[in-house]
Amino acid sequence: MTGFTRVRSCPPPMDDGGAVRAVLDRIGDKWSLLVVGALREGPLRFGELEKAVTGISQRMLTLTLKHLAEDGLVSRTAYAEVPPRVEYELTGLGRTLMPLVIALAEWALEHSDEINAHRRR
Amino acid sequence: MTGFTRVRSCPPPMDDGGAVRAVLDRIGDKWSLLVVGALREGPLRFGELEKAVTGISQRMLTLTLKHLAEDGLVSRTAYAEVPPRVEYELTGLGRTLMPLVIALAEWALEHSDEINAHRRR
DNA sequence: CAGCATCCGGCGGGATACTG
DNA sequence: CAGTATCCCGCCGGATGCTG
Repeated sequence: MTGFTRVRSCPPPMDDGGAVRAVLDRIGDKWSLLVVGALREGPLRFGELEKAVTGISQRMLTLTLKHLAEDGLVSRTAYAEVPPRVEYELTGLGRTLMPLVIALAEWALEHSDEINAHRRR
Repeated sequence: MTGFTRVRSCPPPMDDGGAVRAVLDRIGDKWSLLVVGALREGPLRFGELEKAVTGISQRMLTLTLKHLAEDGLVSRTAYAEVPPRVEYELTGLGRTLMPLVIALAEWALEHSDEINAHRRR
């Protein structure tokens, strides 16, 4: 028998610790990163977000914003006016995520052609 | 009345172009990034991946690998042996994604406490 | 060992209508 | 304008069993 059992790499390759999993379950959904990306230049109102994030439904925008607010990534500010006005803005924590969103967007743009070419076959 | 209508930012905040959307639909699913992360140190066999990516079902591992292979992010190599052996490895394209996966994992580890604290309320 | 086939429950998420 | 409520379909994805 060979003397080694598992030499190739460290047994727990990443472990993920659950932390990565937990975060991916959050921001890895269909809309969260798009909404965060839409808020990169400053606060937006509900209706503006609806237009900024193409294709999102009202329901999903509401839920996504609620989740992001619960996680402390965005803040919600309601102004007592008529008609009512509500603005959403990235928190400090949310802003730390921006470089990753930017990087992901750039990667997507840079390699989407290559991916599509592969998928064609 | 105020003279301005929409000064705040450029009308198409991100546009996403669909490219970002397309990529997120791909690698933004529940398992893809975990599988890619598991392959960061070299090729792994099917069974090794199953253990490396905690919680993934056989079905989902199969499907995820198929998708990643279709997109050209991982390569599949079957050795004509008995018992059969199949190894999965990141392609060049797949490796360009690694820095982002690493960054995401680090962000998750670094801020998971803060997020959980927020969610508690 | 690697992996497809099948069944099926849960929920992600769209459409629509209604409220403050 | 900024949501909430409800209905409902699709498919994600887990469990189990079978093949090369």
